[in-house]
Amino acid sequence: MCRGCVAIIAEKPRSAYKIALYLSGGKPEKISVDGIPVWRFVYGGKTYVVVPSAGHLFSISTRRRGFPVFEYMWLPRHLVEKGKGYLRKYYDVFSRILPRASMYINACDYDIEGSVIGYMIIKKWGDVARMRRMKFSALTRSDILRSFRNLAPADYDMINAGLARHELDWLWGINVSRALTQVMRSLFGELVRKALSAGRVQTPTLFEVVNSYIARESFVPRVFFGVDIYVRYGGSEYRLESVDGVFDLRDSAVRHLQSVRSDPVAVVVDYVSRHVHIDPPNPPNLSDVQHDIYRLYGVSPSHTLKILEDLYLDSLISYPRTNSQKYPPSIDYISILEAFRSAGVFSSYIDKILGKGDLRPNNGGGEDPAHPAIYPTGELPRSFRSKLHKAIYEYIVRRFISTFMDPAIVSRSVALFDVKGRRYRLSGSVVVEGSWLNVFSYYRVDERSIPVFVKGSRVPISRTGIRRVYEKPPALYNKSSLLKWMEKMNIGTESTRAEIIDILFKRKYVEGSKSIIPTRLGLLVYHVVSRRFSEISRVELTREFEYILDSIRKGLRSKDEVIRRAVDTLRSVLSRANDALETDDHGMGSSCPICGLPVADRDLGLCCCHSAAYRRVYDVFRHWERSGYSWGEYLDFLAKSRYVGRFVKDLIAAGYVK
DNA sequence: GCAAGGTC
Repeated sequence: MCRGCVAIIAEKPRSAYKIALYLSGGKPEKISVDGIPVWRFVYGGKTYVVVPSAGHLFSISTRRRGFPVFEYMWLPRHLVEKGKGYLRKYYDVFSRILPRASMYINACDYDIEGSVIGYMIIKKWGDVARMRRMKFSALTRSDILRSFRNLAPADYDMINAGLARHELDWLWGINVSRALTQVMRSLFGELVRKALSAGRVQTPTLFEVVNSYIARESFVPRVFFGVDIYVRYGGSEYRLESVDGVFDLRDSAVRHLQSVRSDPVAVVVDYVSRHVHIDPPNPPNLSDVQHDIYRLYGVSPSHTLKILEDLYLDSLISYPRTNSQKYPPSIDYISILEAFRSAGVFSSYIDKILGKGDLRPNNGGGEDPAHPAIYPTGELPRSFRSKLHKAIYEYIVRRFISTFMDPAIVSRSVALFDVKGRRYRLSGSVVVEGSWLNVFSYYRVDERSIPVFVKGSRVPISRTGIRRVYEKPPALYNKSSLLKWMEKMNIGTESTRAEIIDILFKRKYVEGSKSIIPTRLGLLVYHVVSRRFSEISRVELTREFEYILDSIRKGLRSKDEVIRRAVDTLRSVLSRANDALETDDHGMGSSCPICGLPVADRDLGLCCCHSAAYRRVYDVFRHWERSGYSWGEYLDFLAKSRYVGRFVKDLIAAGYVK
């Protein structure tokens, strides 16, 4: 079909089309092979064929069972991974076209994964000696043309960095998972029916969940004292907010209160009212959408991604797995806005946008080398697969339109008072010009108007009071905040984070529909990994990987040497686990008398959860004592406050704290 | 069956 042609390998069908479109000057010939769209065109007298993959077509696999396992090979994914049967067609198409080609251009995304995807395909059916690389940072006409006219030689440093990423993750993940499963079976046989797992990304994430759970459930709040001040003005009463914060000691709060009551007047020291501009939202990346949809509808990040994928495949929105918060002019946002206007969607707002001199989105800081921020294509939906599809699509349309709108204008007023040497504040906000707030209606300004106070005037205090203020317990994670933590730590990628959180649920390491709580199995895995395989529990393992891969990419280290060192480290970690299995001594010691988990604090004879709670109870009492509370009053509070963690309540019930 | 990373 294409003897002697030049084969261009694309990472996915959509980019294959764009590459063919731009290189052909707008008229590539579509030749479908087995239902997979392949594109042909002539350029400078030569025939080119653009063939799409669908991500990785090969993955690492082994025939060996047990651990340690250091022998592996790359095999077609449709043969070795469940649910990947659809990749066979892509595999077959390459097998028919590539052997006849005269040259091979890897035009996958320009990153280490893209280099691996193209390289493995060319290695299988082509000739790597005739392999070239297209280096583009965006799928735009100018970038595609430039990279095509300046074809780079084979990028072996990049390829080797990518191969090393796969191999390191596989070696660590498979070996520690297998070892962990065996150790857990030997310790807690009946609890471990299915295979367990551990990995560079999932295990530090599990540890973060467990650590935050321990912090929450061993929590005891410190107590502070707030003095409430209400003023009466123009027939209404207003509660002032303390600028100087709360009192550490009850005595100081009482003294302040007494002096206020002796002369109940608040003196206005300042009054400012000004217009504040609030910028519209930026173009959203994947996690912006995931967090907002979680906040608005309680939908999990992975479910949101599935729906975005549906909308993408239905041509309603752009590629969703992106980190970019920018709309480049190349996406032709004017035509998209015009499409919505003629369909009568927010027409009057779009009229105003298009009438502006400079039409600019409020771009954010997020960058992505391969894709722009998520936008609606301008194609109009006839129907939706579900109500949620509709809601998420509408969210993207509203966000898209609003990012081109003028800032909203809010009048913000703040009155500052002096009350016996302490500062108090009263503030209000009123929307003056709604602008984008009318379109992106998911965001609201808390409106409240306050009177105008004249500087120097004395306002009568109508009511006062003293109030205990308890320190807030640390929050447990939900799927959205855990995703945020992964982003902050920079572990996982845009497309895998939500999925990896789901793996923790699938393994039954964690549970909960809103807050994520570790299960007993999750806590036991936490203990065993801390004791035996702590290397893989640290976020820093990713940092080390990044550093190593970067030095491979720069040609400073060889892939083989890196893999050899990883194997050496693993060999010693795994042999210790193996020795323990043989002697049946895992060094777990005795069990916590309260919950049965392994003892973490030998002095107290308690697990990590209950020993943390025990120490916190006595530490925090010293704080309460300074405000004159007795041990009895403190215990009373511990028993009934909902701020107090359950590990503390366990200790009271078991008589450890009395 | 175990990872993490691409994408339908």
